[in-house]
Amino acid sequence: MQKPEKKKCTCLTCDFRELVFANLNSEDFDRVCNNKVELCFSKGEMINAEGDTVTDFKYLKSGLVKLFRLTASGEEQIIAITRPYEFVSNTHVFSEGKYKYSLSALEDSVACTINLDLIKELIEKNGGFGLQLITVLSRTTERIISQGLDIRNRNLAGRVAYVLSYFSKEIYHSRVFDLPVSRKEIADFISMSTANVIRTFSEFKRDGIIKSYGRTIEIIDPDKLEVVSKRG
Amino acid sequence: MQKPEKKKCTCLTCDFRELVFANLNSEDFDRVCNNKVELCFSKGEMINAEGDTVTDFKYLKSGLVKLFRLTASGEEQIIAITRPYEFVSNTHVFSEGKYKYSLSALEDSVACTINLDLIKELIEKNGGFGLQLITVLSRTTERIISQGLDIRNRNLAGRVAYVLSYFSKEIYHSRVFDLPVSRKEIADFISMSTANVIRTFSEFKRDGIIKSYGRTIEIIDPDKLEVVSKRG
DNA sequence: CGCGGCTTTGATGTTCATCAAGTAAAGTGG
DNA sequence: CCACTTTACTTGATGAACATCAAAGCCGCG
Repeated sequence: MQKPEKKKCTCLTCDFRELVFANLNSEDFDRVCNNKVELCFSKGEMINAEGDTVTDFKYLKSGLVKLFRLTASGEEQIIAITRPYEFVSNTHVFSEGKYKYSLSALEDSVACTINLDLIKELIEKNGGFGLQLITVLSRTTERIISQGLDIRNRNLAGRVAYVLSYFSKEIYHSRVFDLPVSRKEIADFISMSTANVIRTFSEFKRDGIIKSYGRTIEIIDPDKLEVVSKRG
Repeated sequence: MQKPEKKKCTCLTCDFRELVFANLNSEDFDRVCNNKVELCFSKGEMINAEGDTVTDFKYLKSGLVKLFRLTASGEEQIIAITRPYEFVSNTHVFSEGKYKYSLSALEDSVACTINLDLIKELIEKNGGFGLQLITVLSRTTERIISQGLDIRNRNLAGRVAYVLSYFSKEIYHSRVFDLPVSRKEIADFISMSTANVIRTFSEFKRDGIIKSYGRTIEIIDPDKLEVVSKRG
């Protein structure tokens, strides 16, 4: 599940330069670059764990990650599954000293870490950078909140349809894709039992909404999927 | 439900000065003060509606509010119920041009509005202010996210117990309090049916966990409430 | 090749929504 | 202030949705 070795990756151009660091002058950007540590995580590897002390500001450069916490009964509750650009650090690195959630790689991923104190110093020094960061952070947290509401709102079939539609449209931009998660992880995401998630997959197959071979999913009838997702 | 008249209230000292505006020098604080409009909302009144254009940064000075959105079927889905200090503006005023959620007063409330462009200008000019704002905003959004997860995690009885415990401990700091919301609103908050919320109240009464006369609640057995809240 | 984890399906019981009917409470107009 | 209307609350009965348990097949990995 979790391989401890982390190797440094090469870092040529930072895709986040425009998204997050556009407002930094070249001197400050150099400081960020020099401070930054780029880490590769292989599929299944932990990026950070619930309870760890927050020392870095993290963002995902490539790959796919899941944000989750452990429930009282020891089950994983998945909070978000996100690609780069959208996900920037955890939701609360500025207000809490310890991570409240764990983060692990669903696909091979590259994350950059920058010392949080440096980021704070740069915000204080450069308000434009701070404003941009507020905007980016707020976009991500807003997505997490509204997705949580969307899930709460739906019944079993609606939740499964919603998740499939999310992977298809937001993550893979394709009607055919390989699920990056197990059936159990989908269940942990939508707060339903694994058996019922699988049952719903079977129903969707029977109804000609999807085809699936293992983790490979093809959405045959996106319109019907959308209808089911809108509470059906 | 909704009275259109809004009257200006007197504004002597701003309680938010330390929480949000501590980093502003007196000149900038004066600009905020001059720009700020203080509005009184009576119980039930809308503060802003889903879809309205975001022009102001808002924070609650006193009272109690609910943040909610309308579902596809026209029902209210309540996202958060918060007192002042914790709630600062909506969650996404920096990343979206229009409100995604509505905000209305559960008790008579006073909200301050400041032109959002001024806030942005001050962030750009004063990074310390920006950093403080990030911290405060992130604290609120984090609470909304984790509360959503807490709710998703629980069954009917657990959700009702959780909400009662929330009102008792976080909002009113007392074992006896008047519910600021109807049974239906609790149902809209925890995504359960009104009838079942009421039934659960009755069960809690029968089991000697609470007493209730209308909206007045007394928590008799906080420990048992806690046990039920922890799923079951 | 055998073990363990993931997947699948069926059967069963619990939990929950929905409908219906009635009571209490609260606002509304004369 | 009272009759009227509406809205909130309450409870029971019923069926639908969902969890849980169990058994079996599949697949990857050592």
